[in-house]
Amino acid sequence: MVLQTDNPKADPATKDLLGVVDRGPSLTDQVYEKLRRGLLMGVWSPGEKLTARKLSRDLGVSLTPAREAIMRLVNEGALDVSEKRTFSTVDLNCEQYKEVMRLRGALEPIAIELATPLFSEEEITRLIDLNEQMKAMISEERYNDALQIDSEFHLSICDRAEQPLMRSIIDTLWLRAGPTRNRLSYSYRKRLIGYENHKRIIAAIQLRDAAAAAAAIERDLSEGAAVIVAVLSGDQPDS
Amino acid sequence: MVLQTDNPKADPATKDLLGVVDRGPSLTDQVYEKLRRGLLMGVWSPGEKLTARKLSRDLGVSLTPAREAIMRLVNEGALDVSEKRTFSTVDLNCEQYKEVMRLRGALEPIAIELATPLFSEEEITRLIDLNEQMKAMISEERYNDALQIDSEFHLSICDRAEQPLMRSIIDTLWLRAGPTRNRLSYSYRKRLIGYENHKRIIAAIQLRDAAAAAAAIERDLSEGAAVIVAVLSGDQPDS
DNA sequence: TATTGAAATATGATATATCAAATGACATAA
DNA sequence: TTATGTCATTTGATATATCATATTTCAATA
Repeated sequence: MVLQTDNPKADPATKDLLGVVDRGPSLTDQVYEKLRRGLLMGVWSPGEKLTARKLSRDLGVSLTPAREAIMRLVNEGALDVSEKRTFSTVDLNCEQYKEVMRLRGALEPIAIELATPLFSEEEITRLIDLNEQMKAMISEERYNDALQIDSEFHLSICDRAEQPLMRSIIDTLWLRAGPTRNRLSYSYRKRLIGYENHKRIIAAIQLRDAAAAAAAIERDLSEGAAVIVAVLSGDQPDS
Repeated sequence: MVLQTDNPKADPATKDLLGVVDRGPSLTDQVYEKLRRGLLMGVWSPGEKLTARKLSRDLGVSLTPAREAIMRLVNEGALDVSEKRTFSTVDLNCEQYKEVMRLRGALEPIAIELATPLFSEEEITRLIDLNEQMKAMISEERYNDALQIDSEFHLSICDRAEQPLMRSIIDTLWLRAGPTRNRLSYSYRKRLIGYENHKRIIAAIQLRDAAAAAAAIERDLSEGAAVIVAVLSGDQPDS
């Protein structure tokens, strides 16, 4: 949860000297963060059941923060609630996955267009590093790790656009598709499509060519989506 | 909250005969809905404080559902939480408002493109009706009512696109900007920009020209945003 | 063996209790 | 009058209690 900073008449001198008291994230926030990370990292497979009580026991908190965190994820569409009001991670069908990708395809190009003129050299170097790391993960057949790095690559670009609302929306898109993506990570096997597309993205950023960067990320997204959609629509068995 | 329907081996015959038992929305859902409607209708002015306890007293429920509903809105960015953890409705500054409009500008054209081939004649007639109602409200100087109708016009177009995820994102965009929009409704005074643009949108839909519809809605959005942004950036006093 | 059904258990939804932090009221001192 | 300190009240965060539903277990029965 993002707290707004306020305080009208704070003395800047005192503030500098003593620093600021921070009350730290609430238990709900902490549970939420852990759940979120777990969803992105594939701790739960798509469709797996979750109970607030077990979560609260596992994390050593009471029902309330566990439940609140779960509800928050439900609200973002990262968790499902059944007719009987039980919770589970989402398992996107082909249509739903395509919708997520359509939205990413609408938003990430805008983000990268805004971000392109703002990147520092260090940040560009970091993008290159990330991409090489991803290549390495793929060659080691650590596909889930490769996906993590892919998400870091994309999200750090979105960060640079400095559009907090857009960023939070893109976050929820990743979160929603996370478990499904992870389940299908085998389908990325030996594919370096992402790697080549990322190189194009980086090249465009280096030339400060925002339109080219937007086009490159669109290609990356549509080609990446095509792989997943092929699996989802074909209903192929896992690996 | 959207419940997933499931149930593997239900007998369709019995189900048809007796109908289905529905458990109705939870108290949390009901409070959430009321809050949401209130925000869109300008019950609270931007920046106004809210307490979970007062809300629970007012609505005759316990703290838990009131609090959960508030947290849900906070999560969607429709309510703020201060450093001191008190709740208030959002009051967008110019930059934030522009970000909302940038996102609407990215998403609503996509929605209308998808929707254009799907509209029935009745639905188009309804759009025309809504637009005329809006005109009437403006001429009666009922600007807040006009804004309500404007939102109904846009959201019913988005509905037709049948992209539930996109629709929910667009919803949160409206919700976030709602109080600010309502506060500035005076700035729409005697302006019929929206009315004319809506007519262009409708005409494009009637011709089943998706691209033209998208262009028309983009124009509607950018011109509408310009009015608000002029007020917000000029920091002009109310009315 | 397959089905049923009752009791035990688990679960989500909601209410209530508790506590520390924030706020407000008010009296007193400067 | 204005600033300051004290105390009562309010508030959000969290824990716990309660209740109606679901789910599971398992023995009795067909």
